[in-house]
Amino acid sequence: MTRKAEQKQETHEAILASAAGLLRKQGIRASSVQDVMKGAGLTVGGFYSHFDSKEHLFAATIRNAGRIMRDWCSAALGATPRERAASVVRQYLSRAHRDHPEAGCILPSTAPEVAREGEPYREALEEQLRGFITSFNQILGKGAENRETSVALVALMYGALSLSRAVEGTPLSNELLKSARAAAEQLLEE
Amino acid sequence: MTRKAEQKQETHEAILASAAGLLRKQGIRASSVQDVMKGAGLTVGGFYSHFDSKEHLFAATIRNAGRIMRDWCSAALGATPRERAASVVRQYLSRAHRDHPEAGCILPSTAPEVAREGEPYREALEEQLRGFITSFNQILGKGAENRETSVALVALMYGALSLSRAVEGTPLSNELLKSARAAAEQLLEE
DNA sequence: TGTACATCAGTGAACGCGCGTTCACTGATGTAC
DNA sequence: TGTACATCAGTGAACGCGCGTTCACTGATGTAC
Repeated sequence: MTRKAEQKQETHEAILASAAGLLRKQGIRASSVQDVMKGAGLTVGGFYSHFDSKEHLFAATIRNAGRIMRDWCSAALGATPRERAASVVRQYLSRAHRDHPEAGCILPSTAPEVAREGEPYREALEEQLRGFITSFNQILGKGAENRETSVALVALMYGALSLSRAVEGTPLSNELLKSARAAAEQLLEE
Repeated sequence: MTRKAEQKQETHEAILASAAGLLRKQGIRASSVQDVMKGAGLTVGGFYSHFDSKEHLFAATIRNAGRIMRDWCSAALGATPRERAASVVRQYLSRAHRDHPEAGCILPSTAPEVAREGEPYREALEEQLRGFITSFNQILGKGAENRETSVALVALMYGALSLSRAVEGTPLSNELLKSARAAAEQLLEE
């Protein structure tokens, strides 16, 4: 690969990285192509030699986004499966995750828009959600009962974090995280 | 009140009703003033003699939106508190609710945008979320333990429904509802 | 009751703005001889 | 190795479009005498 081509690929990845941060912070619609390019240290015009459209960019960004949750799951510490699962839950439902969306799960920023806009992103998002559930479930071990618990816990984590962000700054925000952590532990008990 | 003033108030309520439906289906940003007015059988120009701005309209719409969830809670049927709570959960996590956002809870469409845009709507949404939690908690009866369960169940319901809508059309969509219903019953057991 | 004027809810066209996208251009990098 | 040309990643200005908002206007409703 020539140096020119290498630099282009670096730029390509810088655009994806910028889009990944903006997506998590603001969602798709509120993230303009201009902002994405500015975040990569570039101007708008060059965008279309990297991606066919904004839609293609964010579909690719969603497809790349699962790594964070998979890493959280595979790096979970604890003596038993239940403890490792509980530690993932605690990390997901932490104030740090609530306060730094740009470094966290894409679901909170992306799921609502995909629920409306539908087709262009649905498949990509479903794959990420599936992957997250599977990663989490691998900690608990196979079995229909465990699978059900994993699905519900992902929904609970996502729900509590999203609501917690919506009412950030009020006492309810911390209460949501705390109550969801307690409920998760209850679900993991038996 | 003169007939003219009566008609104006009817129009005012028609605008709010149109906004309420659009808000639940599309959220704030994607609901244009033009669409809201069209939904009320009017043209754009008249809007500003009813509301100061789009922001004022949707703040008012959110403040009106809690009634649906309060009605669901107070109309819940069942022999015991747990059964009544379980019936609210089943209704919230039903396919009917998933498939008809315009007649359901505002949280799924509104919470994500409020998490980002912040101030203008946060207070109004927090009030609705608080009200929903309180209504649900009144079914279970007072007590710190119950309160914690109520908060977690609201987060779980919201989370599962939102994700279910995001992957609508895939098997995962129904699985989310079903697994969350099972987990909710487990949380209500003891 | 009838008439002449005032009010004002709603219309429709216009505005400035930010958006996604296009395109002629530039200058550094790469290639051919 | 040196020179002349080709390529192409990135620039910056422009486009058409939908948005929130404004405003002169209209005609039905309300008021005064």
